[in-house]
Amino acid sequence: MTKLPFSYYQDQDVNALAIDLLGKYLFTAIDGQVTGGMIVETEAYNGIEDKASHAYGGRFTNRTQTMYETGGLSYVYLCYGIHHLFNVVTAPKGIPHAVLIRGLEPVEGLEIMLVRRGMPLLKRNLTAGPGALAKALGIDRNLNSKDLLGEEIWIEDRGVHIPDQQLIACPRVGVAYAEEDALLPWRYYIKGNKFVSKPNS
DNA sequence: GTGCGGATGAACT
DNA sequence: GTTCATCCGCACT
Repeated sequence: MTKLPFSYYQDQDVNALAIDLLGKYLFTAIDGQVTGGMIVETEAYNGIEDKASHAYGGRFTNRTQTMYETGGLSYVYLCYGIHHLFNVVTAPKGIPHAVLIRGLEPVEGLEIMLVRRGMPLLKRNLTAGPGALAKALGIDRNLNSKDLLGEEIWIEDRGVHIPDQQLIACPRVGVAYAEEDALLPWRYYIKGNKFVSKPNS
């Protein structure tokens, strides 16, 4: 188990990173309880040029300042007043790129994740979808702006490689407000994986 | 200070 | 397919 190094997150091509993060492993350790799994679905948010991004047009606020930090930090925010969404901040400091993690195949701490989700049995929706996986991993705004090389939340390379034939690119979910940028094929997922949030689209 | 609406999910019909 | 929970970020006054 090797944590992805600081340099990994400095890449300025946020789409390349969104693709490369498929097959990597995201974990949290909260109150000594380790939970996590393999990333199977991501979306790229391309800084100030992307109308779907919180940082579009260079918008800099208390919330978005994390996105401008150096790659290798977490960006967690509350969506719809209910769901926490987890992103990986990428690119060097000053460039607000981020990758939203939308789907996770559960691997570690299954029982703990089931309790957090209030579910009796493993079903696909335990960790399919950004709000669902954040809840399963115990991610909330306390984990915003954390170092992904730290001890609370981190990402590992376990040597999994996703072949091109299993990689699907399509438009992002829930960004209709982004006008023409809503059509960009910047959502990526592993074809056929059970823990992709919406298999067809 | 006020008002609008969102990078969703689950429970409905 | 439709509804709605639930709260803060953000723009504007």
